[in-house]
Amino acid sequence: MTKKTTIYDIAKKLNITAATVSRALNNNPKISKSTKEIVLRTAAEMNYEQNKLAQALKNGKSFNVGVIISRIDSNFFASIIRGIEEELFNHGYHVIICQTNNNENMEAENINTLLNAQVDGILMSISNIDIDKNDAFKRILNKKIPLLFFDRKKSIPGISSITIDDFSAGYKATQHLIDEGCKRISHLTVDRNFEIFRDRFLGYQKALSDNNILFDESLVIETKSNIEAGKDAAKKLLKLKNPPDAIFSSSDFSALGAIQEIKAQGIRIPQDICVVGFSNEPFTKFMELSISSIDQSPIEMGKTTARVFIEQVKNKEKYIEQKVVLDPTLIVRKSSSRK
Amino acid sequence: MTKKTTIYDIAKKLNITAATVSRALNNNPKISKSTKEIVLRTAAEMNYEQNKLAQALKNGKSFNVGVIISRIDSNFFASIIRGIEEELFNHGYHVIICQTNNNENMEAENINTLLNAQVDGILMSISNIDIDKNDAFKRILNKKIPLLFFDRKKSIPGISSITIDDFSAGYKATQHLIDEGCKRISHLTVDRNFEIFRDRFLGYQKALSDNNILFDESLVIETKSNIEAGKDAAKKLLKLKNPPDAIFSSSDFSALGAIQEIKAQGIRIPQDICVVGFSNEPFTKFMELSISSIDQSPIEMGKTTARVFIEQVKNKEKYIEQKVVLDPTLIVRKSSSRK
DNA sequence: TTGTACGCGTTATCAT
DNA sequence: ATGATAACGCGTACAA
Repeated sequence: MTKKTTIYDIAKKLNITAATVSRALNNNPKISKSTKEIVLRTAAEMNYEQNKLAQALKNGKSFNVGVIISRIDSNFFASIIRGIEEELFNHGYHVIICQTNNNENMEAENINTLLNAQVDGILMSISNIDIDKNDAFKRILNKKIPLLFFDRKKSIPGISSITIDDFSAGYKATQHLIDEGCKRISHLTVDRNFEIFRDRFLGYQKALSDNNILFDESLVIETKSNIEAGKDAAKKLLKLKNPPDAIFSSSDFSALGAIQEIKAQGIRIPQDICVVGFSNEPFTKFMELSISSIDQSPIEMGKTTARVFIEQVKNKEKYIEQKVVLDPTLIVRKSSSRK
Repeated sequence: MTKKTTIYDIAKKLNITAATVSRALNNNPKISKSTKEIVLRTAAEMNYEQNKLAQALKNGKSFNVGVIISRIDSNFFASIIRGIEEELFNHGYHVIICQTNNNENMEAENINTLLNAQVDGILMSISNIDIDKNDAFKRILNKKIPLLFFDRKKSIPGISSITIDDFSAGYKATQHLIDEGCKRISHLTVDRNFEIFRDRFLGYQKALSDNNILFDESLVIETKSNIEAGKDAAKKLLKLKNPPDAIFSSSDFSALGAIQEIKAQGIRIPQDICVVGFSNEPFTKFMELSISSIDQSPIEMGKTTARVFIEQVKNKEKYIEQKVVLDPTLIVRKSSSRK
């Protein structure tokens, strides 16, 4: 193994000092054109390679950014990360990913290890509704490095977030179902302690009241975001004396489960029951009975998150909180088209 | 902002030297129990936080691992990364992800920036069939840090890889179609310069010949791995004088496109044409006409890749090349079940 | 068991 | 324009 060459080696070879070499390598103006040239040339000859670690230690800037999500193997989160990585790559940053599996302790641990690794910022979709009471969280604030929430945010003064308008999304989905003639609209929600799920629920409620439809608590079911939970929810709904004629689900996966159960019971979609999901996972489009859903433009969400981060590192002094709210798009497919 | 506390600060407070503090913090045996205790206690009191960057510079070990893939927003790659991250987390490593979009230059650039960032290893699915001729690639070898291929590998002596048995997968899929009574079996392949696609093709060929079915070049179509390409391929196939009665695709996405085109032309699946895809993407299971596919157990593949990496860093001297070959599983669904 | 002194590779602040 | 030196925060061989 050839020992790695440092700026010292190349300085020795040229009978100059390491400082000069460093200047040549960093486009420092205080250097003559000639020496700069020869330094760059011999650097190339000696296969010199920057040690970003040493730079990071010296400059207090690692050019690493931590991204924390619950899990990466869902199209929604994977797409966000795609957007983040693509955008940050252009600015020389690397993306470190961490998964919490929705576990609060994992989330705290991930924050701590990221901070110890001296990341320049943390972008996260929260797994803990009380994150602001968490010590690890406070460490981020203390360090004064940018912290950004995307998707699962918590509204905290001074902390920027990038989300879609979940209230509007819930409203749009519900209004659409009403427009299709549905009158008893169920809502499959997830933990409403998270703002995104509460907002979708509130949008749903508002659309109902705007259309003079009485809100019926028994039509709201809290589920996990998976197929089995969707089936269970549908079973409950179909047992009601007065079952729903539509389901708006905060998750594509529970929407799919509900659809499977409904069809298994011989009930027709969309004629008897219309269904709208959430997130526009690829399968919703591919199915023969394609599923209507809310598109959250995750790649754009990721890119935007990255851009806000870049802005914040550039204006470290005059940091301004940004609450970016992207527009959700209702995508109407067969599961809710009665025309 | 409270200035970050270093081992120096805590040494000063205790009237000892930084070296002793370091020893206390690193379970160094050369220290008394009593001083160790008090150091740890005051470290906690002063909110001391390890600077992994400084450690990394000193020890030549960053505890960061680079993972390079074409893109993260496919369930297959996302699941692999999930497996890698989960496994590596337990060993204190962070995962840096890089996407190439199948661009060779991006791949080389990613390698270079990862090396400059002093990662302890690189795990990658290659985007360049001539990667071994690449300078960036040679840099990895020179640095003597572990390099592992997963999925899209290239067989290079001394380099470990974790893949499924693609030949066997191609064979299994084809044999299954033959068992269902198909006689003219088409194959949608991707760039056969990549070993995985060539192996799947070879397995397909072998199954044909083992069953005394004549190989027909006109039934093999090279496509991209997306829906449109699948549609185009199906159009070509259906125009043949003697169209196929089965399609084995190296990609679930082109399989889906083919299915859409076939159905659009009023041809029945599986009665007229059976279809088998590859990768077991979630949508293949969810569709009403569920799609048979080959499962590559991506999470397991990721975990295995991580484990092999850990082994290699632990036995840096007696490094032994490992070629792990996981077993593919044929998952038979409606698109190829005629019973 | 503890302290001293130096090095990891780089950059920034002084001089010259 | 260039050189000398210190510093980033930590770990360790050597000496005490």
